[in-house]
Amino acid sequence: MSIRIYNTLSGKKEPFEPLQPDRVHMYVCGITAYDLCHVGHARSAIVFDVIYRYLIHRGFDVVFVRNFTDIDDKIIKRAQEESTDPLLIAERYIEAFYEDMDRLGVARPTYEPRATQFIPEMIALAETLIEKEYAYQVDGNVYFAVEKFSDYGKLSKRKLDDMIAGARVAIEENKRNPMDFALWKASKPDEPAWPSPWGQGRPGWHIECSAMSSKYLGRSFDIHGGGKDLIFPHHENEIAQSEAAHGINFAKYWVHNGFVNIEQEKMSKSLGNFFTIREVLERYQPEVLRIFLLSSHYRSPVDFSRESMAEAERGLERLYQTVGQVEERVGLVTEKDVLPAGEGSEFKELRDLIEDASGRFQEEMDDDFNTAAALGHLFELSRALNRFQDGLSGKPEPAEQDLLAQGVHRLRECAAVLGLLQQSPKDFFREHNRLFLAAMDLKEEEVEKLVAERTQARKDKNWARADEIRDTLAAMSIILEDRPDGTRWRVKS
RNA sequence: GGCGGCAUGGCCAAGUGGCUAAGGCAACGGUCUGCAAAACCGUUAUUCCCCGGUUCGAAUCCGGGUGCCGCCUCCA
Repeated sequence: MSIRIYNTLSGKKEPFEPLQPDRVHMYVCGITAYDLCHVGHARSAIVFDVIYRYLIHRGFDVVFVRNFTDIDDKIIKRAQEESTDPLLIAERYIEAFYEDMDRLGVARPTYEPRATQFIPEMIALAETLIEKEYAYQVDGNVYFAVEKFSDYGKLSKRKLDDMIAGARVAIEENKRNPMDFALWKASKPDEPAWPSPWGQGRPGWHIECSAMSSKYLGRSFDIHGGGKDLIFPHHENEIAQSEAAHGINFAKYWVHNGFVNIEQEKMSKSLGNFFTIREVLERYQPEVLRIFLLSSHYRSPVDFSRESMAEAERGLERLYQTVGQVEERVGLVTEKDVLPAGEGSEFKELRDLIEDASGRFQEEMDDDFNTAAALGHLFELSRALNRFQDGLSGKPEPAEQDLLAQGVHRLRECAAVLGLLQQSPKDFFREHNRLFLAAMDLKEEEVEKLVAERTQARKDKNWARADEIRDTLAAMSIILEDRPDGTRWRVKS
């Protein structure tokens, strides 16, 4: 069984065959650093983080490049508003991006180049395109002539004529064709500028990705990704520039993630209906956002809401609950990889399930990174582990302990590819409680005090008082669990 | 206007020609419990937006319709 990937270019799932066996070169468009990132950015980052992790998990040697756009109109605008330097604005938001990504557990790519570090390469690329007559210069601007590139529109599947007819943007006089796009822009007096053969100026948006990808990954590489909104014009233009300049196919597989919606509408800066990552992390743990986003297929839209996050959170709690129960019973889990032999149908049932778990997980992930289906198998394994524990009477046999330990080990191993179950259950629930108490403006000591009082009441067999306290706590969304070793409390999601 | 996508139980969500339509959340019943919670067991879609067609057989393919969304302007 091999990996299959949906390729935007062909509109189909295709078997994944990298250009070099065992090695994957992938490029994902990163952010324009002019503001804080929102959940939409988080989705893209997490989706490609999972793809990256999974390819490594499958044994590929992966070179992963994700860029920062650190010079562009929006950054300049922001700098002017704050009377500061555009590069400082970019620096600030790149820092913020790193903070957010680290909290979300998004692994660092192999290389994270910035556009301004590749000005000479971009100028060289523009020069090549002019030489090959794919581009022309007007008053210090360089434009790519889309008509010269016969494949223009092959990614977004549109025809040049249709686009011109439907164009909603004012036509720039300098351009020969309204769809032509800038490779190099002459700079205005107060803007950042670099010297070039066409005078002082700065690069256009699209050319940075062409320049940087070829630098790190070669002129032809395996996977190019980004949000669906980048298909046109950004990725279409990258293809045009790169293939026109180099004369060979640019990226082999084009992978695009769907949007995060708010009430069925795309979350975006311009609509103003966005939540920043840090806003969300004030209320929810990073893994909650991850499991929420990974519960749908990466290409489908996903609706972000309080309810859907709470639902995802309860699912994650369920998994942590299982891990916690097992670890309490059998201690910290071993990493032995041999499943124990044992008697009984229940033992065999669980053993088989554990044995198959990784394979099933892999089958789903191989099928265009179907994280939702893969998660389904993790829940099945979780339930099987709970069921097995329920069936135990008294102290488990060594083989049974070992089986449980192996089960949790396997569960966590798969979950790690999704960046889930990375905490100890204790820490997870502690943080969960902390966040919710903070949101409800409650103090942990108050809760502890009531719980202690109830424990005393229970000792005295004063059930009426005990239940009264439990009701009081329930009204504060605090749920109690009386266990052999004492009462625990947690906040209801 | 052009192009693309989506429609599956109360909600979320896998499934793209054929075993009993995954899984999660919610609800209800049971086991457990002082009572609960957690956990487990069971129940909740003879049916996949509607109408036709292809096929021995379709949620899955084709045609038409309805509804929603996205891109075509910066956007993950």
